[in-house]
Amino acid sequence: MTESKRQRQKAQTKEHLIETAYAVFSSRGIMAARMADIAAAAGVSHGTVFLHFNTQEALIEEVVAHYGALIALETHALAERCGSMEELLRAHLGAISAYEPFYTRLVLENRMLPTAARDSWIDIQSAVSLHFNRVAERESSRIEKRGIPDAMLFNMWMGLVHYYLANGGLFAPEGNVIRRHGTTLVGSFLKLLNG
Amino acid sequence: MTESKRQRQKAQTKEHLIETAYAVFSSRGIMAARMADIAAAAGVSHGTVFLHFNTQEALIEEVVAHYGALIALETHALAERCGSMEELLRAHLGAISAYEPFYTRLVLENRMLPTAARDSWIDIQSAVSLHFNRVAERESSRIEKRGIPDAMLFNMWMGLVHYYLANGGLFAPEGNVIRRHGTTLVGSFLKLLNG
Amino acid sequence: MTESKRQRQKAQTKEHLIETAYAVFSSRGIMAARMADIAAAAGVSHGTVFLHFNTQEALIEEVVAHYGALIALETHALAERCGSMEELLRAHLGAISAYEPFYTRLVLENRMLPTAARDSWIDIQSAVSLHFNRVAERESSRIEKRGIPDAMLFNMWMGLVHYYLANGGLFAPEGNVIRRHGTTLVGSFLKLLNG
Amino acid sequence: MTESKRQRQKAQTKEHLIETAYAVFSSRGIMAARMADIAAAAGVSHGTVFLHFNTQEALIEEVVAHYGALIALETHALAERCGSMEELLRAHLGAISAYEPFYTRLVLENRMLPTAARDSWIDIQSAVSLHFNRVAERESSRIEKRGIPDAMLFNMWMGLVHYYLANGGLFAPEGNVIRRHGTTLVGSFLKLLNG
DNA sequence: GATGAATGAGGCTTCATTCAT
DNA sequence: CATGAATGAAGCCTCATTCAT
Repeated sequence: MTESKRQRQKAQTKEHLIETAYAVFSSRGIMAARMADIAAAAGVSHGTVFLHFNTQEALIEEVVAHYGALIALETHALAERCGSMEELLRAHLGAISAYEPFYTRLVLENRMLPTAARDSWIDIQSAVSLHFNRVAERESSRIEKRGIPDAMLFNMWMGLVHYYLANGGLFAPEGNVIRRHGTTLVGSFLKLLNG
Repeated sequence: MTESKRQRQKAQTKEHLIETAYAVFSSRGIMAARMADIAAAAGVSHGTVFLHFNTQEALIEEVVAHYGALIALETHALAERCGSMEELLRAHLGAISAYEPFYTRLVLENRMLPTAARDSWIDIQSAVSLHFNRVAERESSRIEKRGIPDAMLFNMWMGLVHYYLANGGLFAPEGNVIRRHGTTLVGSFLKLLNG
Repeated sequence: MTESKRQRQKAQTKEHLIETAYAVFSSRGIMAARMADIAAAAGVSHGTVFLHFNTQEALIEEVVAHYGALIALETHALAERCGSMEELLRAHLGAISAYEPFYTRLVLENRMLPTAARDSWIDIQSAVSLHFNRVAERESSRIEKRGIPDAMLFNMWMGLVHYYLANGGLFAPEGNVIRRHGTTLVGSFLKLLNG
Repeated sequence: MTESKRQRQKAQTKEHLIETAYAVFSSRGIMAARMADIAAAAGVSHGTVFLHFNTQEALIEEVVAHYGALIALETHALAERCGSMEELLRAHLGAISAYEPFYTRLVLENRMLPTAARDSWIDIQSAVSLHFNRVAERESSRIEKRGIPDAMLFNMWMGLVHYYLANGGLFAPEGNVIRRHGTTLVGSFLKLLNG
C-alpha cells in the first residue's frame, strides 16, 4: 500500500516532468532546452529529472513519444469519420492546433532527434497519411486530380502546412498560425484540388 | 607582386575555410558544427579559423552570406528569362540543386541563425518570390488559379519543395532529392495549377 | 536538518573557495590568478568554482568584498576608541597586519579590479580616513602641524605604509613588513608630526 | 656602405618601436599591452616587433631600461647642483614629470616585471636616493629631523609621491598629478621637515 | 524517492611566437 | 630587413551526468 502510494507519487512526478518538458521544448526548442531549465520549470531538483529519465535522450524520446501519440490519436479521432477532404483537412489542422508550438518544433528539429523520437514523428505523419489516402480514394471521382498521385497531394498539403508553421514568425507573429490561417489554407488547397 | 602573392594566399585560405565550413555545415548542421571541426576539416590549426573570422557567429554569417548570394544570383540568372511557369519552377530547382544539402540546412535552421544570416536567407526567398510573381502575373490569363492569390501559390510551391528537402532521408536516402524528384514536383504542381 | 546539513556543506565549500582564492590572490596576484589555480588549490574540480561564482569577476568581487569588509570592520573596531594619534596609527597597522599580503595586492591592483571590488577598496580607505580625521582634529592643539591640512597628513601616512608594503621584497623579504617595521613607521611619523 | 645604411635603418626602426611601446605601456599598462597593440601603434607588422625583440619580456626589459636610464639621468642632471632640500624635491618631481604616466605604471607594476626591468626600476630609485642622502646630510644641521634617519625621510617622500601618482584618478583625473600637486607636495613635506 | 553539490569533458576565444615569402 | 599568415597552448565558461545525503 505504502509502496503503491510511492509509485503513484513517482508516476505523478514523471508525468509532471513530461508536461513541463513539453512546455519548455515548445518555447525554447527541443535540442536547445537544458535539463536544468526543465527541472527549474517543473519546480523539482536538477537530479530528479535524472531519476525519471536516465539521459537527456531518454527524456526527449519519452516526451516526443507521449505527445506524438496524443497528436496521432487526436488525428485519428477527428479524422475517423471525415467523409470529405474538406472535413479531413480541417480535422488535421484541428488535431495539430492544440499542439502547434511543439508540433512546429518537431517540423524543424525532427532530423536531429534521437532515433526513437524520429519514429514517433513518423507515426504522426502516418496517421494523417492514412486518412488522407482513405478520403482521397473515396473522393477520387469527385476530385479533379489530373493524374496526380494521392501521395503527392498529401505531400503538397503537408508541405503547405509545415511551411506556414516553420515561417510562423512571418505569418503569425503572435504565434498562432493555424487559428489565423487555417481556413485560408484549407480553402486554397481545395480550390486547387477541385475544378 | 610579393605582396599580392601573400594576399592571394590569405584570400585563398579564407576561401578554403568558407568552402570547408560550407561542407561541414551541409553535413553536420550549421549550429551543430564546431569551430574545431571546421579547422580539422580544412587542415588548418584551430587558431587559424579565428584569424579569418573573429567569432563563430561571423563565420556563419559570412558562409551563409557567400552561398546565399550565390544561390540568389543563380536564381536570378536562371529565372530571368523564364517566360513560363514551368521554366521558372525548373529554374528554381536548378538554382537550388547544386547547393541542396546546405540549402536544406537553411530551411531547417534559418530561425536559429544570427540576424545577418537570417537576412541572407530572406534574400534567397525574395529572389524566388520576385520571379514567381512576375511569371504568375504574366501567365495569369493562361493559368486556372481559381481565385488563389499568387502569394498562396508561391507558398504552396515553396512548401512542397522544402517538404521534400526536409524529408530528404525519406524521399532520397542517397541525398539528392531534387535530381530524383524535381521533374515530378514541377509536373505535379503544374498539373494542379492548370486545368 | 538534512536540508540544513547540505546547505552548510555548500556554504562551507563556498567559504573554502573564498579562503582559497584569498590565499591564491595573495600569493600570485588577483588578476593573475587563474580559475584553475584556485580550483586546484581548493581541491575541487574546475567546474565547482563556477557553481559558486558565475564568473571570474564575481569571484574577485566576492573575495574582495568579504576580506575588504573584514579589514574595514577590524579597522573600525581597533580605531574606535583610539584617543591619540599613536594609538590610531598602531590600530591601523594592526588591522592591516593579518591581511598584509592580500592588502598589498589591493594596493597594487585596485585600479584594474572590477568596479564593485574597487568600491570595496575605497570602503577600506574611508574607514581609516574617518578615524584619522577624527583623531587629528581632537589632537590638533597638541600636534604641530604647521599649517598642513589633515588630508595631507593622511596621505603622507597612507603613502608611507603603502610604500613599505609595495616594496615589501626590499623591506621584509620574509614577507612581513608591518611586523618588522610597524613600530618604526609609527614612531617616525609621530616624530615628524610633533615638535 | 649599403650594410651600414641597413643597420641605420634597423636601428631607427628599433628606436621607433621602443618609443611606441613606451607610449602604449604608458596608456594601457606594461603587462596589459599586447605585442599586436604595439606593432599596430608603431605602424609596423606584427612580426617586425619580434625581429627586434626576441620575446615580449625582452621588449619590456629594453623599454624599461631605456626610459629608466633617461629618468635616472635626468634625475642626476637636475639634482646634481641642488644645494637645498627644496631644490632637490623640485628637481626630483621635475625629472619624473615628463614621464609621469610611464613612471606611474612602474610604480604599480614593477613587482610583476621581468627581473631585468625590476633592476632598472631600482636604479631609478637609487638615483633619487643618492642625491636625497647627500642633501639631507648637508642640511642635517638646518633641518629638524628629530632623530628620523635619512632613509626614513626618503621613504616618506617617495611614499607620498607614489601615493599621489597611484591615486592619480582621484587627485588629478585629467592625468597630470605632478603639475597639479607638485608644489603642494614639496611645500607640505618641507613644512613637516622644518620647524 | 528526492535533492543539489560536485564533476569534467568539451566548446569558444586570445595572443605570444614562428616561419615562409 | 620586413611581413603577416599560421600556430597552439592556455584561459574562461557550460552543461549533462553522478552520487552522497
